[in-house]
Amino acid sequence: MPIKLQQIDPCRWRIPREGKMRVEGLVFADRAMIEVLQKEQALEQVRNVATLPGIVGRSIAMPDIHWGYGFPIGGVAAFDPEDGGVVSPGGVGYDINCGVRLLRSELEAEEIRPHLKELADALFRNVPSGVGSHRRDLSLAPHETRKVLEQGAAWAVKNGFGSAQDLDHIEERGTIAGADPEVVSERALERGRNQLGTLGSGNHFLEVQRVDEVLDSEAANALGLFQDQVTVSIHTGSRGLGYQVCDDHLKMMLRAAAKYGIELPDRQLCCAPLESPEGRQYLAAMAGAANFAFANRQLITHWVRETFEQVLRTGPSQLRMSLIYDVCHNIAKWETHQVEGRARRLCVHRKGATRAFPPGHPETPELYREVGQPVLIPGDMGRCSYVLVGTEDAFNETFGSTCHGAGRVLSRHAARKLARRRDIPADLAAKGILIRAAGRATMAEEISEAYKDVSEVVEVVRRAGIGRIVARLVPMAVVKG
DNA sequence: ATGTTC
Repeated sequence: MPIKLQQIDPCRWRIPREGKMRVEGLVFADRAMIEVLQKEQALEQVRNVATLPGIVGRSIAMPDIHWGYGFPIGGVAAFDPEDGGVVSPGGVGYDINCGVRLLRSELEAEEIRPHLKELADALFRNVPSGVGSHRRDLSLAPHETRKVLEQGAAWAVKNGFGSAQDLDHIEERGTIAGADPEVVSERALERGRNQLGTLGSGNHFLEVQRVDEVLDSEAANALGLFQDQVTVSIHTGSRGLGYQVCDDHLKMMLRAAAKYGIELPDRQLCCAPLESPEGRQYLAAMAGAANFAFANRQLITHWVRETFEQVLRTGPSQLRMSLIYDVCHNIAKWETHQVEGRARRLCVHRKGATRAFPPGHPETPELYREVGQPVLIPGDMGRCSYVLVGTEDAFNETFGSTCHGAGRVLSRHAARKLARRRDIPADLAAKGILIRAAGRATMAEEISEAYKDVSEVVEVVRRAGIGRIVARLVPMAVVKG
């Protein structure tokens, strides 16, 4: 049966409250996207999330929404601890603190074009990618892994990877408070031991990009972006460690949901009250995994800078590869939001959704205070990515959130089938894009046709006012799993 | 996403 939807405006749709829903659903999408969504399970998942205890406001879906584990990918849901609100591993996802960071440079695209092949090879060599990728030059002792979980990106900086200024430009300054390594299993710690500084697989990537178009010069200036500039994007998460934390806690949450008498429309929504031991324990373990991911992106940044210096035979002062921003898109976090005129401390779940705080917010870095928090939206490897900034409307309507990417339209299997007879590197080369990938299968799963056009996704976000578009980036060289 | 089913 199709989901009942009421159109609010060209880019907003309401899923009215019915049955066991505690709040209504709100979907950001244009008509064409809605027609596709009507045939899928993702909107049913938006409705399921709306039944969970303590949900506040609305169960929200971004224009890149698609089916996920329990909660949809592209979903935002906030819970109030004072109203029995819950935390759910499915509302964060298996890749805890999957996120994106963007580095700027003082280089123009034409300056690196002659070195691009060498640069791609060196990046591919210096940043391990692929399923199970690990580093031989960095295997942490157990007590050191625990420090990473507690300190996140700050651990990396303390150990010589990057600078203190980097930390100013990371969501939560690269350290989620309340991480407790003691509630992370030995197995999770073991899986993470030699995976720090690796890319992983799937949609994770490392890209050398060119600023293709500046769409808002005021905001671009504030972010230090200019036409034809070389930028680098890093998209990865917490690797096997985060996966294991999620898996461990899903099992615990299934028992907890029964113990606290929480009725689940789908077992994959298993959860526990925020103020229960199980809920606190998950949040402490999740924060540890999130910090591991921040450290991971910080270490990769170090090797990216080093690689650029080696290949271009120059130094850091010439390249000025500073960090524009690093933002999470799979996380549950304590944040203060206005609800019905009252400031409330809520646990905001963003699963495939990006924090997008407005100008003037205390969490928005000093340098961007006037324009808002940078929001990094990766597209697929054959098209483009976008830089946005957060808006006041997003803060008021979506708990300060916006979309996170293009969103899949083909399953991995369907994408592989479509790519079967294709020469993917040659297709990308025809567009001027160089690719280095650990395996052909992942490359096939990641072809452009597997994704929605990210330009259409950010256009919905712009029209709805939950993001301001700053610049479009196009890939020059891509490193994939 | 994931030592892609301990």
